[in-house]
Amino acid sequence: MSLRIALLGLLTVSGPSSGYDLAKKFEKSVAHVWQAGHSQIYPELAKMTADGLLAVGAEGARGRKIYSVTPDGQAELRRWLLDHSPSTTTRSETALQSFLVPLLEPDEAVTVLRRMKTSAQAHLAELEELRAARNAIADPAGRWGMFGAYALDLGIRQTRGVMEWADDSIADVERRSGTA
Amino acid sequence: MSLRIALLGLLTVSGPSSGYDLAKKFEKSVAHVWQAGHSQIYPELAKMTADGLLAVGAEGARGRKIYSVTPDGQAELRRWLLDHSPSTTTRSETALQSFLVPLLEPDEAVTVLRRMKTSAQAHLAELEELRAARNAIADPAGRWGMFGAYALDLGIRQTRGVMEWADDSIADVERRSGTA
DNA sequence: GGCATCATGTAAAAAGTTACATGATTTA
DNA sequence: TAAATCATGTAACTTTTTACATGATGCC
Repeated sequence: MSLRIALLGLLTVSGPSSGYDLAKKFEKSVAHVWQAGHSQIYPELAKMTADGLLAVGAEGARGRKIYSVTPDGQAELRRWLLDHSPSTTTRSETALQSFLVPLLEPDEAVTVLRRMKTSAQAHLAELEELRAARNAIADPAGRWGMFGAYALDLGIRQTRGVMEWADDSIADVERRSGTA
Repeated sequence: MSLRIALLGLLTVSGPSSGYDLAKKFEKSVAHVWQAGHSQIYPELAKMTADGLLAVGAEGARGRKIYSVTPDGQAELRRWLLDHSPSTTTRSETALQSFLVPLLEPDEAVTVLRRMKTSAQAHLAELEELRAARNAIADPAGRWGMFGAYALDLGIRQTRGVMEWADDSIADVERRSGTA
């Protein structure tokens, strides 16, 4: 379901686009909340067309297929946003590592936690770059000017949160082991 | 891979257990970082045994199979914790909704954001209850006393972060639409 | 002509979800 | 003895990942 919804949203904001375009845009925007490669996107677009959520316009150069959202598609997207309460469940390798880290010796645990902090820092840099790129283009007062913006903000806050948590956890491990 | 690792960790801390026990413990502890039902756990335990990571002890009452971690299993877990840097990618329906929410009218967006805050609040309550239950049993100075504790702390912080973000986003939507 | 990139797909495998199925034991 | 819960599994389906496959167009 979620992949459909992400595609409907992207297509709504971008206007009629090809699968290739959507795959590119996916990478550069939705990717920090949902991931999908072209091998998942192409078949899904076909299914969505079969289900009446999308329509294929004229085939462009090089056999490009230009998809656009039908009224049924618009309704589907609206319904999901308004009626569907999203599951709060997370599935995160980082969280799993943080769960298991007490199985290691204190010095090893500290190494692992430091690595997590470093990778959070790198992730933060990416998100902030994304935000800078967004701010350079989008007009926040425009029709869909805030599309993606709240999610980016959330991502940045969460990532900063991971960094703070890592610092505090490192300090805790050191205090407990008397290595401080 | 991650399911294996979660099972290895749980089995290390619990000591020899049956699939049924592990499924129960999964629900009550690892579940907030990784989810799996018994229909995924039973076959995975069988595969892990075939791969030499687990050993089956005597079959207990009612045909219970008691699994324990082999040295190979211990090594596998250690290796994953020490050498594997986890992907930072998130896949979250909540984040996807937050991404798409600007497609709605301001008042609708506010409704959706409020619902997210409410569900974060409920989730926070669950996590805090889990922590209370943990604190009542576990000795934080014991061998694996902090098993799961850092992850719980992270989850609680992240969930509080979502609540703050929701408040700020609601305020932002209202300010932009002049509904404040 | 060769290389990059545009553009679309399929196939196979792994992971995850939901539903079905069955039998043993405890407790009320 | 009926209901709850213990205990294990399989089957069907959906979703995701990784790899394979192919042809067109533009640029050097």
